[in-house]
Amino acid sequence: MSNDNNSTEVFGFFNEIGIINQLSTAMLSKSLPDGVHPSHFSILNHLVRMGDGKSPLHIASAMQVTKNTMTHSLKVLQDRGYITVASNPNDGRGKLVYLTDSGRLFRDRAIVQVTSDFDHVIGPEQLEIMRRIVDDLAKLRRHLDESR
Amino acid sequence: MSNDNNSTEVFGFFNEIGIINQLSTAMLSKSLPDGVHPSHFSILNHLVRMGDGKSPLHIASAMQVTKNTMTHSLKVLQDRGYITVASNPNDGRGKLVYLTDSGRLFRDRAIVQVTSDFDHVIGPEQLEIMRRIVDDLAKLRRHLDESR
DNA sequence: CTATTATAGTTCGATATCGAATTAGAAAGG
DNA sequence: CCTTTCTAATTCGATATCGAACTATAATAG
Repeated sequence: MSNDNNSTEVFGFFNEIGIINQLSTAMLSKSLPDGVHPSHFSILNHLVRMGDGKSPLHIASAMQVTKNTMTHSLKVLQDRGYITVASNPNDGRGKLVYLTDSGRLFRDRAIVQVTSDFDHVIGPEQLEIMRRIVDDLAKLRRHLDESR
Repeated sequence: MSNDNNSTEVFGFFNEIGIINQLSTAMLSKSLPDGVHPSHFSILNHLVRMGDGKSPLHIASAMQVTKNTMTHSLKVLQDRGYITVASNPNDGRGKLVYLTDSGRLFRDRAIVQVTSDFDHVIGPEQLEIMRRIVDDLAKLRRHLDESR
């Protein structure tokens, strides 16, 4: 059948994606302080960059995880004192997530540490590749996201 | 500092990678029969494509997971009757993994199912993108792998 | 208004994954 | 040989994640 070639290519492509994800996540995990999980760092980073006061569901959607996973992650971040979770005054069902000073501080320090570690691995040639293909990746990501 | 720009780019890049991985894994998971996990399917696929009779450690390295994870995954596949694990006659410490007929059959059927599902999402435009960037991805993957 | 439907979050049980410690066998050095 | 070091695999405890079921509130329809 004619799909054979395509499926091999598609599998191969997603395989590369998976391995790169694995390697980058492992790197990130090693350079994050205090055993903070990459996904938790990602949440803090999202709140700094996009602004806090977002709902758990909104964050879950941005991180591409389920809302029950987000409940768990937010509990961990709350226990560490990096965020606070308040009820949404305009919607009795909802909550709103805010960064604490400690959370911002942790994120800023982590960025420095991680950036320094990544600099030893990501050279000009790798940066070149990233710049060359990031737009294509984003386009692909949007398509996959929309046709879910 | 001048690294600020770079780190933002690097984070953004790995973020796209992570989301695409998440979406593709979720798709794969949904289209796999009998609740088989994508990582387990990936092992079967590897054994078919690269030939079986490989050691758990070899497979773990190819899949980019730890050997303890591989021990667990192989146990699951063994319980399902998709593989057999035998002692390596040339090395008392080692094991060798072989596909069963049932394992091959499952893999072949899964490929058909998954390919059919993916065809509804991956169009010519997406295939175009994949073909365009897969070599760059592979180059990047090799670099990350080597500088671990 | 009341009943139905939809949405936000949580809880529960299961599982994939990891890091660290352990066991067993191989390899190398004195 | 024997000791030390290395390697393959397993075990153990912890955690991130998921799907399904559940609770509570909001929105909508009749």
